[in-house]
Amino acid sequence: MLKDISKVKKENISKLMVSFSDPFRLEIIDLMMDGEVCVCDIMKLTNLSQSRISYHIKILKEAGLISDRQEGRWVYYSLKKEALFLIKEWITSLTDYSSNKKRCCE
Amino acid sequence: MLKDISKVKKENISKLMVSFSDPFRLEIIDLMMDGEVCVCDIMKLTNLSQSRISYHIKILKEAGLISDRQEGRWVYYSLKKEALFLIKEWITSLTDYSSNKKRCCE
DNA sequence: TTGATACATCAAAATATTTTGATGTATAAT
DNA sequence: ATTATACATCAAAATATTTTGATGTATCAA
Repeated sequence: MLKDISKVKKENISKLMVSFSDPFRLEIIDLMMDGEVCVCDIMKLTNLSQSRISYHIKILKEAGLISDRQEGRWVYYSLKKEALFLIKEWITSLTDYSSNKKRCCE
Repeated sequence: MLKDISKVKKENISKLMVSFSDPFRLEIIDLMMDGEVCVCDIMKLTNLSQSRISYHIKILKEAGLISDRQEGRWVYYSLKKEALFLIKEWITSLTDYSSNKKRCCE
């Protein structure tokens, strides 16, 4: 149950879910599934402006979904497995919920 | 990979993710984990106003996350297993991504 | 049939998010 | 030193979401 998950975790989940709630962020996440990407890669592969991409990257980073690695002028971003597993765990707790009760609050 | 999932599915995912992106909706979803709830249950268990709850319920319903069943004056809402599994499937595709490549777009 | 309950819906206001274009900082090449 | 590239950050504008309070509809009980 969600109740088992600590408040901290719940807030993490909430931020991670916000990450997924924007179609452009989903696109960026999609690109990261193939490996590390820099902002310039994303610019080439989508047609989002640089500052727009930076903005969305910031949201993803603050949610703890991605990590960054600088190499000269480039910054490479990639998905953080831990974050993905946290979400998976949460979704699993949802799908495993006991659905046999007819009414919750009698 | 996300690319395997059809555009229709992607749009579903996007809407489902929006469902999860609001803390009050997460609370409502949390309540539904224990079984069916009516708006009046949610009113008792949270202190959200009736119209506010109806608004969020509408979002959840339009995303396909919940189903409703009317019984007299009451409408009971509950989580749809299919939707939960769709999300789980998607998250699994994310966690299973091939992360060994160093760079995506050479 | 009158009144109460459960909920949906609406328009306006409040609030939050996203986009844009400009500017700033660091790195690196000439 | 100067210039170009990669990216972050900022403030303003554009948009979108959420909240509120009022009103509407259906069901039921007296």
